[in-house]
Amino acid sequence: MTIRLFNTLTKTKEDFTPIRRDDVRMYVCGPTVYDFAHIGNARPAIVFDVLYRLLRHTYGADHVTYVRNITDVDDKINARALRDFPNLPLNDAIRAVTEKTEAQYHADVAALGCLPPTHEPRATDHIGGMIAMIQTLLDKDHAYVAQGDEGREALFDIRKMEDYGQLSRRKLEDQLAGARIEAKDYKRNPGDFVLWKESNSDEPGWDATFQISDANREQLRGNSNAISIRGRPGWHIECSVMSAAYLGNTFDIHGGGLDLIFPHHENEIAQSRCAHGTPVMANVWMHNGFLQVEGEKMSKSTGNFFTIQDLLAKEHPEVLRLQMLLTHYRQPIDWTDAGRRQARAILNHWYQFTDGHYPLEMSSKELSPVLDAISDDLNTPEAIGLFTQTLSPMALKAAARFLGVLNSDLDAWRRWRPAGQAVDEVEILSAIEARLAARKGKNFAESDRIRDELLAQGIVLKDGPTGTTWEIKR
RNA sequence: GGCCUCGUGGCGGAGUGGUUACGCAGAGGAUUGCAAAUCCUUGCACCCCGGUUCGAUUCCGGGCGAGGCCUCCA
Repeated sequence: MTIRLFNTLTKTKEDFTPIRRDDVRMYVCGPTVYDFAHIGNARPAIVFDVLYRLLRHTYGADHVTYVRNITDVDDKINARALRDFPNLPLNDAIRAVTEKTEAQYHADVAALGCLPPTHEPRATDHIGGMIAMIQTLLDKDHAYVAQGDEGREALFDIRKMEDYGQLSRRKLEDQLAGARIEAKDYKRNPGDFVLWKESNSDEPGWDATFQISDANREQLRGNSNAISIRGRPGWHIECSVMSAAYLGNTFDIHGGGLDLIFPHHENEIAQSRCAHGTPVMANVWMHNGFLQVEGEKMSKSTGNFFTIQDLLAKEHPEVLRLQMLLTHYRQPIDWTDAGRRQARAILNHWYQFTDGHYPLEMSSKELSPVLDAISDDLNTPEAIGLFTQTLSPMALKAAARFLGVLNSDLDAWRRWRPAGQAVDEVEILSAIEARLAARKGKNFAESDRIRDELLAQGIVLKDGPTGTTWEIKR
């Protein structure tokens, strides 16, 4: 079975061939931990988790390396730290923000059924590597130091790279025509981007000393080729450094959201290829589509902004995961309440259909169409379409679990309720018994009273052929 | 100005060169003290115009319409 993946670099679906079958390597841009993750952040986590599961199935669980970074150095984090912890020293305040946010992110994606990546490096643990890579770029004349508006900056010189713009397919002229980029006269080219930025005394910073060329020294009107800048890394350099640290200079798959194609991934490619002297950084570049809420762009101002926590407080995590997988990862997804109810209805059906059945092995013949669909550029909607049409209960259970849902049993599913809203099961069962006794004695006023009382607590009763069951009203 | 996506029944949402998922809502039935839930059955669609083809909703071209990105952003 061949895995086919849509490669943004070539804009085509390609057969996937790993560089090494015994070590398939994937890097996905992770969160910037300045605020709790919203539902849009969950999409790449879930999409690439499915890919991770597929790769592990295909090449063996021990032959896939998945790296997802944590960006814990960023100006938004600094701003948040100053706002939320004004009385702490800045570095402590930053740590307070990032540790709390990072812990919540891990809890969120774990709840959504995402396997932990092999490595989850933090940017602040790789500052030395970033300084070293910037030095390499300076040495190779792909970068220069300039006096910017708010201090000195090390900048990447995009015109020194022949095929800059390959991923996003944009030409330098187009960007100028768009006039979205404000030309700064200290930059050699308007599109040059920051590698290292000087911090002022009340901003976090790391000491770095760079060796610059004679020409660069003259441009700065300095008298030394060694220049010390206490500063912080630019946004793009961290992914170049961390991917190389764990996956090498060239690896198989690099993923992230559509919006990262430009400038983030374009600039990652520029940095990594120029620093390492390689023709490619990653062979396959994959990008998930955007998420909208009720047809509109999610934004805090319009009130349609949901964190993963907001949704988990009301809905079973498997419903949220299935809702995400019901749309192909490259399509835009409209996150709606109607969609959530649909996902819940489907999952409810699966739980009933598969109740009491053991899952098949994924290698069984009946499941090969499902694996084929998932292998075809992660076509989860098609795979799910097969579930209800063709699969036996055992096969459906296996396939759904492969996608990360249907992990509990019917009983637990029915009784699930959000954390912190646990119910006293003994009390409910005795109430049900009392009601049954009342019904037996044709005392319907009493039996209905008990039912209404439970309903007021959010407990719905169902009289089935095998007795009365209860579940949480949702 | 540049790049890209989409247009399917009342609604949401898959998929396909010929027989068209699934969910909700609707209709009928089973069950039921009533209700809820569940199960069974069922009606309803492929934006417009050309082209390719024996045949297109599906491929190609054009049109119209909707949306996204190009700035921090998953």
